[in-house]
Amino acid sequence: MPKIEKKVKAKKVEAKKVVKVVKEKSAKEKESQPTDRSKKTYNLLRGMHDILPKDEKYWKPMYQSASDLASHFQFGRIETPILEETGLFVRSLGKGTDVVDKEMYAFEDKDGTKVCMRPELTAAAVRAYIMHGMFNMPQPVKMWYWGPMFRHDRPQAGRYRQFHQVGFETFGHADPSADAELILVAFDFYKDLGLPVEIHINSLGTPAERANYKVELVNYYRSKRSYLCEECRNRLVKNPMRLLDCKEERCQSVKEEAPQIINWLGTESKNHFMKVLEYLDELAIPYQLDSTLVRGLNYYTHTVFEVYASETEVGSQNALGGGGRYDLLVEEMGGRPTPAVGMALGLERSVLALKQYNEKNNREIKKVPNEAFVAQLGDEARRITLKIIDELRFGGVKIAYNLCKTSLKTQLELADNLKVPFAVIIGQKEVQDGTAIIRDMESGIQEIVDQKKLIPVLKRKLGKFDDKR
RNA sequence: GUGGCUAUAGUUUAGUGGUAAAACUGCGGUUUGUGGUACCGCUAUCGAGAGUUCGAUUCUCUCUAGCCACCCCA
Repeated sequence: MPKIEKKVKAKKVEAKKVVKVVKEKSAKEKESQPTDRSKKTYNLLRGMHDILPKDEKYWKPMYQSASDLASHFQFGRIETPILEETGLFVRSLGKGTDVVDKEMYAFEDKDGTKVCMRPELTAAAVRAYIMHGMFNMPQPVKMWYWGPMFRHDRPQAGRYRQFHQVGFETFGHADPSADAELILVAFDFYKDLGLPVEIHINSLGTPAERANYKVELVNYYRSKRSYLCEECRNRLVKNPMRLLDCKEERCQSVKEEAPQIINWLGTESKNHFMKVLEYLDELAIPYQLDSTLVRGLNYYTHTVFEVYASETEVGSQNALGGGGRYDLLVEEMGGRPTPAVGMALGLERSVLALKQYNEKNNREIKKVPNEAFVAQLGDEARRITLKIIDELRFGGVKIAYNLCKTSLKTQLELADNLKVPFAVIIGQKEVQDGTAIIRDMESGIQEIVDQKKLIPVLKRKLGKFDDKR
């Protein structure tokens, strides 16, 4: 018995060797034959993602809602280039912010110009406002945008290197009503999508007020230095406002008693903030005062806010969007002093939150149902079918079809899967007679109609009126 | 940018030191003009590269990517 085993083993080994030799050969052949590169598949760059047709049901309503809101609240669409001069963002967002220091897709183009793929759009909107002399237009000037932004951050769920934002900016409107208007637009956007959200809001006052507060904050934290976590000791020097964001348990008690910026605002700033809140009360928008809300871009003054999904958590990336007032930025960028407010919403995160919310609540986004399936048999029929499909579009009947399939059986199966109420069948015979069969998918009753009468008959069966009447 | 976890068909998941199994999906078929079934077939260089080994998808290392936390933000 052992002999046999040995033999078998030996044979196996031999066989393996042969295989190996063959493999090696083919490997060498591969190297010498570059034709093999046709087999190479490509992957996405890190942090990049495709938005696939299956998610169209999320993206389309978002765009719909955004553009409806824009036209109702009188925002005009602006589209700016993805590539801008690097300096534009460095100057507007501010050195020392993570976005500028670490996350920009910045490089030199062929003639040595320092360019950068936009990490956000407010700066570009400000640039456009100044460049095109929009301060000579009737104020306020209200603009909205929709498109990809780029930040070279470490990817995570809900955090991509190319992501999409929809945003709204109002220039030349200093009144708190402008702040409230933008928060309302953000709120309505999610209302349209059916996602409950709440607003976190705070005021940063003027730079002077903030500076005073910072001094106070640092003084306070210095006195408690020994209780702080390591991270916070760093923040104390680098970015004191972030101290209030610490999640470390040992810092919580220190945080609770920390001075709040609201108390350091002047009466004017305070009034502005109070009025914004009054608007929100009036609009019945749920909000939370959040004295720790700071936001990472340097240009903000007065009102800042963020939007959170109320009942879902998108990992730690749960801020769906945010914005605030930036009264000094236009002047800083070389324009006339112009008050302004802006807001941007993250679309990938919104989709993520919406998916989670719908799953949790057994909700589904329904597509517009198809009203008929057009099935064809044979070349002749297929040719006519494409024409009929086109006519049905003008007739306003939502149809499904598959010219790829030849058997009627398969096509009816598809129609069945789509739960279409009617099938229109066109075969060789119907082509000759100039007719078509309408099949009621539920009862199986079929009716032969003239091709010319197809649209009105179908519409009547669907309970629609014919436009031509 | 820092730390941790993970990586098998289009998707979700089995599994083993001797080149892999299932479900769903997709495509094709069960005689060519009629559907919800049923049955059959096809579809994986087991993330990439290197090492250990007679032999690795399985062990080790590196890389890459995804996820989680931090950081930051959308």
